[in-house]
Amino acid sequence: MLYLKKYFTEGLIQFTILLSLIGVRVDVDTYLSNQLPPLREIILGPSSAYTQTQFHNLRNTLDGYGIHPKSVDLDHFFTTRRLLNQVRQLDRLSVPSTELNTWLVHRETETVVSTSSQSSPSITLDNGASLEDINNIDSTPFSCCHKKENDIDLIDILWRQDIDLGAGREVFNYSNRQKESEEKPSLLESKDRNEERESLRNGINLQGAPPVDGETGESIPEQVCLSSQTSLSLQECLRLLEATFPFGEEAEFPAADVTEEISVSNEEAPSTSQSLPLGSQLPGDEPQLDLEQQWQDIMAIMELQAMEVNTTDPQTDFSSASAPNGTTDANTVANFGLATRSTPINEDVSLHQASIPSCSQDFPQIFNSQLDSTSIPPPRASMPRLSSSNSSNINSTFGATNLTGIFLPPPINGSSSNITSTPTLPDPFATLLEESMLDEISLLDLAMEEGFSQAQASQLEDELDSDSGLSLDSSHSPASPSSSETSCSSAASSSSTSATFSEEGAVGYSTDSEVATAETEEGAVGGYQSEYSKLCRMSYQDLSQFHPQLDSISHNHTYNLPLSSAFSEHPELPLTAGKKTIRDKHSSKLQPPQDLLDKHSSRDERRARTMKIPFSNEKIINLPVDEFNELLAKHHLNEAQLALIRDIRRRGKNKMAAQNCRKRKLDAIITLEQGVQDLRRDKARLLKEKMEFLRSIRQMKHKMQSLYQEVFSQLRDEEGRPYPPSQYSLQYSADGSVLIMPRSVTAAEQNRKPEKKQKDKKK
DNA sequence: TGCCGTTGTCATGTC
DNA sequence: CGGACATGACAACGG
Repeated sequence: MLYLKKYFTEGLIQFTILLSLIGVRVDVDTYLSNQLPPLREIILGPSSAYTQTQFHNLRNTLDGYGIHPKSVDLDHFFTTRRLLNQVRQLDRLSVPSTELNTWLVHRETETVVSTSSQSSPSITLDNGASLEDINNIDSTPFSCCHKKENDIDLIDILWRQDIDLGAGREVFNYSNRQKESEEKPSLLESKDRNEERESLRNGINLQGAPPVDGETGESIPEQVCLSSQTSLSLQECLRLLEATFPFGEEAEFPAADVTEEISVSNEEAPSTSQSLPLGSQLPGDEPQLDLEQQWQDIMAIMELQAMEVNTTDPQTDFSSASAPNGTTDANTVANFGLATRSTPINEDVSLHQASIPSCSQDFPQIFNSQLDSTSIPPPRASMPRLSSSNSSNINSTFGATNLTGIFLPPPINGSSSNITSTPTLPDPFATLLEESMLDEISLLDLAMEEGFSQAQASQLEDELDSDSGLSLDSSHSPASPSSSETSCSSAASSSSTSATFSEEGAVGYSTDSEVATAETEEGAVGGYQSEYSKLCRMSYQDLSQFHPQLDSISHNHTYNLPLSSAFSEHPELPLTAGKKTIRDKHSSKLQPPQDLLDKHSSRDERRARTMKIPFSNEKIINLPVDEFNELLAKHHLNEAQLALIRDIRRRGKNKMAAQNCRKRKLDAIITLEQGVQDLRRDKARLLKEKMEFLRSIRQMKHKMQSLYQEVFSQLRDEEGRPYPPSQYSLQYSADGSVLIMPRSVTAAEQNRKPEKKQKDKKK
């Protein structure tokens, strides 16, 4: 039956899609709103009452049959779950959807080379050739993606994803998919085609399974689903890239941007050679600018990533989704798109150590592996550069500053081609910047080590779950028509078993054996109740019109309790519900065994029926204590019945309380998650601003350096001879004056307190 | 078969 | 003091 149901469902969906493809519009919703329970159940699976989305307040907002019970709260619920998973990844940086797009750029350059080169001159300029080379070198499964078979498979994946609303995740899981194909090869395609596709997949290690980086062993996000539908997305990616790097200078070096983020993200892959094409792409006279640009890019990417956390779309999630099964170690860092790019890119380039030496210094953890595996010189040499750049205090905000230390680190050769042996005065600004830089680095490092892929993978899973929500638990749906009929025709077995339950049920605590017995005898009841209460919930508002007492339920507690008992008391309910009530009352032993799966639904209701409690569990649970006592007084109940009723009330209330408690927890987590996202966004913005400041400072420093050289070269002593730069330096005083001082004095000042020996000329 | 998420339940504390 | 509620903990169950 389950098989048949799934077959029917998928067949219907396929048929609908086919009809829509040939121009015949099929409005499934119309059919679904026609209140044809069997069809509805078949198509939609068990109602949301059977799913685990029973957030009471949501359910109560449903407006009868007109609205599909899953349409609202399921979305909300899965959104909630997605957010919850994001919260669970709070300590990680989210995978930037942008980065996936960037990866797409790489891939598209192969598949849609013309498009790439045309739509993105900025990228092609610097990146086009290298990307080609990189892709040629690329040994990862991605390179296979451009094969024709992969396209077919990719289309097939998308097709099946569209078809099988419930198989979204499995589509991207090779093993699952394989299993699925083995289990029901005849559902969607012929076995031959299945085998063919399988062979294709095996041969190319394609996207069905999360590909693994051959070098690092890291999981590689699948891009398949995206690439097939994103030939258009290339331009969007480029726009995103451009938006990510809004600085004019950076816009000239998109390749550097990409490479930088790659190199960072790939830190954990020691086997990959660290190299960057920066050296050839960037002006050699401004290596520091490269560094800042690159870090700006990183920051910008992070920011954008943070910005897009809230707006993660399924597409984005697909990329992360491929990150399989959460390798939780630092290697997961490389699981997001960037990392996958990094491998090929870094293979033929040599990392920039000349351009971002301080980076290596400041981010020892980040580039640790890189430094170990490459011939990067000791980063110490470049460290002073950063500090000196940071210390470019032209406004003499911090008092007199040694301009030599700032602008002329190597006074020996008298040129600005710095070597870093010159000790520089400890500059407060420099210290601040260094510290902040280190903080940023640590944050980056943390983000890198925490890894993104897991979060996104879980996100994707949730997204796909939302897609598959229609078929949730369909495998054991108790709502099959046949079972319904069977239960309808069954006799009141509960009465026959009432003696068995009269004692234990009164106590309210049932042993497993008792439960098992109950299920054996009454499982059909419970199995059907699930379906039944679902329908009750669907028509809850309507019922309230007939039974005002039900309103108190929504007033008191928003959580939805099974209303089947309430129905059982009111046979005048709508036809469907009435039939269900009758069936419910006349539960049968003849129920199919699969209905026993629902044994946990409303045990108390079964007990109440067994004990012949004359009113519904809803009343028992939700009536105010006064009315509840009145109700008890009205009926003459024995001790067992009273005990059971009290237990039912206690358990019911506690059940609602537990639901509310969990929901509150969830809400709290979501709230915290929002706060974290806001903070992340702020952090990204601040980091970006900081990088802008750093860049600005460096630019000013360069200007000052040039000015310094110009001024120094024009200085002459009394005899008209130029001052040797190795012996003299300019000093910037607090009053804005510039002094030329012997270096010995300057060095002494650095060690002691500055004692302002104004020696020579003032300028 | 073990893991994990969900749900119901109990015990306990608080209001 | 009893009832309602909140919550941690546990077990059962299903995927």
